[in-house]
Amino acid sequence: MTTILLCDDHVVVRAGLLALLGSEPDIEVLGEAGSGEEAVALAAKLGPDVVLMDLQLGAGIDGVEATRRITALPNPPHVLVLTTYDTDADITRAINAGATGYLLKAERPEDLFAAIHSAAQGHTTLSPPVANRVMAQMRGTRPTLTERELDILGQLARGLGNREIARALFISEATVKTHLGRIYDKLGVDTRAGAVSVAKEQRLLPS
Amino acid sequence: MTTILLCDDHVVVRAGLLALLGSEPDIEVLGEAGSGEEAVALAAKLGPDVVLMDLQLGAGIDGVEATRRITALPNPPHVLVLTTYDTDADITRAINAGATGYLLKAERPEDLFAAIHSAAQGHTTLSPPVANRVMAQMRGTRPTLTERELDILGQLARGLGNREIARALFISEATVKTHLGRIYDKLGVDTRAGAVSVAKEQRLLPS
DNA sequence: CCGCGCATCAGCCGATCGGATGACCCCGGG
DNA sequence: CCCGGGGTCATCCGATCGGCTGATGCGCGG
Repeated sequence: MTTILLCDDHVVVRAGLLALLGSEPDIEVLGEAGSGEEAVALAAKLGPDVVLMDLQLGAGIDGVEATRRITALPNPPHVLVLTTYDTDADITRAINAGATGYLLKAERPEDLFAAIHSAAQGHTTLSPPVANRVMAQMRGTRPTLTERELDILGQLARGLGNREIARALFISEATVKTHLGRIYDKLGVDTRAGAVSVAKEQRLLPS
Repeated sequence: MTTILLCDDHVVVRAGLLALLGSEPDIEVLGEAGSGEEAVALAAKLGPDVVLMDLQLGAGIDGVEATRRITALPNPPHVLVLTTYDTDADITRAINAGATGYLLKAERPEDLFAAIHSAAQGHTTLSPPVANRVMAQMRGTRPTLTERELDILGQLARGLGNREIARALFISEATVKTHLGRIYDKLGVDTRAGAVSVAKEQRLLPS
């Protein structure tokens, strides 16, 4: 028997997961959360084996932050990310935040069940497209940006200036420029517009 | 009684809709499709009152194209778009393709039921955020870029500077800046990076 | 014929960017 | 224990950008 906590801001998705998981005899859904904050609170209170976590959560903290907080709990559950996108940035951020697995919503139900049971035992499961991207990254095909550089890139794509990026990330403008220089270097460009373009094409950023 | 056809590439979403709609006595789900092509075929075969259509369908034709084909059928059903994003481009494309309504997945179930019944009678229903965007669009700003502006945008995405863009398109630097200003205006940004980002997301540029 | 959208061009100016250089701190591994 | 990577910060400066105002020419439709 594996106990589960659901976290997704969409009612239909939660209902879908409930319906799917309800048909599995050895899976029990302890509760559901519509926001990251709620998920953290319920994870602490209910103590499930696995948390199924969406990354896009609308208002409040996002799935990555929720994952970070949940895995920081005493005796934490395993977090299985279940989302729509296989963007590099999302994948690395989720894994760095402590996620045990990364599944796409398009996955077949049987694979979802299998992944949940694997996750309950701490085993990592990645959807095939995700696994491919991770592999490609291993082979050094594409430039590997650090966590922080991806943060900068994200703000950059919002069209923010250096000062605004600095304020958004609580660092100095000088540091932003340092990171930007390295990003340009890794992406082989020398302007912000070029960086955004390459990042979108390499799927380093959601699009 | 209103008969429905579901179209979404995500199993969990379909299951969720089935579960939700199953609890409604005067709604009957005739079938479900996991791709746009399948949805068109099933719509022709089953003749539902309403098709619930997601816009992002993974492989094959997208929801907009599926909507276009379904509304081109003889005695066509009403298409109610049910998606995650309220971006201008998606909304206008869906409506131009013949969609009767445009709902967000985050909508409350009761609103979904109401929208389905409205759609069955040909009435339009828009989620509040969508309605707001449509209104804003009515009031003047329409993001239609001219050919030339798209040319500029293309060079911009290559990371070129104004002087380089000018030389690439055989015009003066001043003209480039004029176009850029108008592009910023239309896209609602004020930097080149922001313009590239929006353009890629709105699919104004190849990605 | 006149208005209007589109494309073209000019000059000005403050704000911002990009590059270069050097520095400090923390942490984990050899 | 020292090295290196990642993150942080500072200063300087020339190049570029973005906003502004204004102007010309062209084609199309009322």
